[in-house]
Amino acid sequence: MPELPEVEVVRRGLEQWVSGRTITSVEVRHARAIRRHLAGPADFADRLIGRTFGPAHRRGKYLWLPVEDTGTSVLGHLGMSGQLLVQPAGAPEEPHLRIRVQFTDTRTPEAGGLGGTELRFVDQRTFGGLSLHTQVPGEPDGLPDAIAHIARDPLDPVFDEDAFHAALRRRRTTVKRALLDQSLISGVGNIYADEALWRSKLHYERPTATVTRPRSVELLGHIRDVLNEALAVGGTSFDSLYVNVNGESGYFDRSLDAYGREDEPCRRCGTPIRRRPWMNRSSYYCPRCQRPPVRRALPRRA
DNA sequence: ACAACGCCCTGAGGGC
DNA sequence: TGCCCTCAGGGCGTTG
Repeated sequence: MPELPEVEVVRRGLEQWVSGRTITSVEVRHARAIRRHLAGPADFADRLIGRTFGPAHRRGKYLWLPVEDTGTSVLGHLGMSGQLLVQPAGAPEEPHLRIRVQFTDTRTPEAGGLGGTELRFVDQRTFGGLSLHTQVPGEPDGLPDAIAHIARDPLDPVFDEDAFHAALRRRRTTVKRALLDQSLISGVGNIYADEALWRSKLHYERPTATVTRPRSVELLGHIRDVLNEALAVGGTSFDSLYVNVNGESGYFDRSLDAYGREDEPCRRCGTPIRRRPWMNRSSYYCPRCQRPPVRRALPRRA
């Protein structure tokens, strides 16, 4: 569920509440939560204790914190249901608490400090996790090598629009598959893909090879718009699973035009929105505004 | 090399 | 009431 806007909200929370703090203890409660850290839980903790977190960064749905003076970064992914929460150390444990990180600072929030709070990774479905990786040399932000293959996201100032269009045309696939391919464009998931396609009046099964340059420019514009609008209201929450570091939900679900609106009228033309099974999930679209691609007739055999 | 599929996982909700 | 089935779906390893 967390896509780029939701992850960015969490990144900002980490920047405010976790960056600059020095770690005293790391408790891994569920091994699956650090499965991408191949050296295991003890190694993960050993490498962090006594170290200090740098600024929080994000690419697509991944976020990371450089660990100062180590050439490594802690990488995080929320998966379907992951949460990074900053909680008072004495707060009751969440049912799906997976990792707990405590810090040295003792100055309380009332005294203008951050002391007395800890970082918790909570994850019901365990698709997410934390791990520690070597930084890619020459990358200024400490990009973890494990995500060097992840494309820049459309809100990144360095995102290459020309390269995106060229890659889209080169692919032999359909447009929604391409939007969800994080090596082509990152940060877009099922919700915002459906929203951007609805705004672009594009059917999810349109072959990428038929998307013209003006259409891909328009699509990219709608992707940026919908991501920015969601970010401005704190992201989308369908249930209580997605929250910021303070446990609060966003409000963008009230603004969705397609996703989750099966049988409700299209906000452009009134036609009931349809839901179709698609790659073990769902695609929501307006059957009138988003016409399916016309299949070219096969050449008639003699 | 590229495209597509299967699997990982748990809780909510529906049907009977 | 309780059980079983389906659904939610991001990313990666495997298969085609």
